[in-house]
Formats: sequence, structure tokens, C-alpha cells
Amino acid sequence: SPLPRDFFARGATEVAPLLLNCLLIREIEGMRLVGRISETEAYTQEDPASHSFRGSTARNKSMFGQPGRAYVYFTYGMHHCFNVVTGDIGTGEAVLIRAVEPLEGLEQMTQNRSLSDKFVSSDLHQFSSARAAANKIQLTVGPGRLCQALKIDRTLTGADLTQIGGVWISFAKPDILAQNQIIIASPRIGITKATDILWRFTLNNDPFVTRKRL
DNA sequence: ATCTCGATAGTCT
DNA sequence: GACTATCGAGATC
Repeated sequence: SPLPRDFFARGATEVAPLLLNCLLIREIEGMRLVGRISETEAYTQEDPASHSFRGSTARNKSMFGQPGRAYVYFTYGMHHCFNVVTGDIGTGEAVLIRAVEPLEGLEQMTQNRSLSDKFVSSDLHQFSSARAAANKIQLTVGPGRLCQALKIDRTLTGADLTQIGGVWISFAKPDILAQNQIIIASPRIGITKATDILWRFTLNNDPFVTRKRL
């Protein structure tokens, strides 16, 4: 079931770690693609690294809108990045989803990523091999990669993530506390400002992260 | 395992 | 005109 609006109506730094292990669900063309969120980053309005730092613009205005909706931007001329808007209306905050573990629809994700059919379909049979894990990482680990795998682009900006259908987010599975997992905070990736702030969140011993060294 | 670099187009100064 | 919340290939160790 979807996370409620209240979940997102808090600061990005609070929401970002809580999104770990929640399910990102994409429903498109009669298909259902599911990933477990494994890496997030918080961006706030007072944060020089944030798109919202210099105020609302045509591109980032959804960051200042209703919490629980999507902000998807296009960068480096070829990649999309998927964000979850947080905080009260009028505050420019969001959580960047940097990686998920692919759970459902792996064959479709493989096609969306333009990877060879053998690449993942062989994994379905050799499920626990190291090769299978490495291939899954290629599928959805990285903000640009997961958007390509889940067919997420700018047209989804403003999509309501608290409502089933299109793109939405479901409660954590498994529950972080129940699993005795530890949340790790580390510097955000790919930015040049505010690099000392530890607003990137991952779980200990989770292989579905963009960098092993933290 | 870690690095360097090029691709490519939208956004903002 | 400069920069970019990235990725993949190729070089180098």
C-alpha cells in the first residue's frame, strides 16, 4: 500500500533515510516494475548543492509544490533523475533516489536499458550467482540507470506518488529495524558544493549502492 | 580496482 | 557561454 502524504510532509533529511527499503513501483503498458530503494540523497532549500537553492524556476518548481509528488529532471544531455518532493508547500526540498534493487519485471528492465537478453534472463535460473548480482547492479543502480530501467522521464514530474498507478511508493519491505539494519550517512555523489554534508543514505551490507567505499 | 574522458542538451547567468 | 544531483568505455595500475 502507498505511503501517505504525511510521510513526505517532513524535512528531506528526515525522509531520505526512511525511504530505504521502500518499494518504488512503476506501472506502464500493463506491466509492473518494482525496485527496493537502496540509496537516497537529501536536498534542501538552504543547500548550495540543491536545484532549489536559488529559488523557484520553470524546471524546479515542483520541488516547491506538494510533498509526495515527483520531481524528474534531465541532466548531462542524456540522463533523467527521479526525486521525491518533501516538506511543506512553498519549501524547495526533495530526495533523490540514486539506486534500487530490481525485484519485479527484470526482463522488461533489461530491454529498457538496452542490455542483451542473455544478460538477465540467464540470471532468472542461476539466481544466487555472483554474476546475477553484478548484472542486477547494472540494471538499476545509479540515478540515470534506474530511470531508464523504469521508463521514468520528465513527463512524470508532478506525478502523485501516494496514489497507486503510474509511479508510486509502497511501505518498506523488509522493515529496516526488524532486519537489524544500520543506516549509513555519507557525502553526496557528483556535487561540487556542500561536499562535507553527510546526506547520502544507504544500509550496511547492501550491495545495491553506487559506490562500495563510503 | 581506480582513473580519465567524451557524449550531449537543457538550464541559468 | 559555463555548468551539470551521469554513464560507459578505455587506459592504467
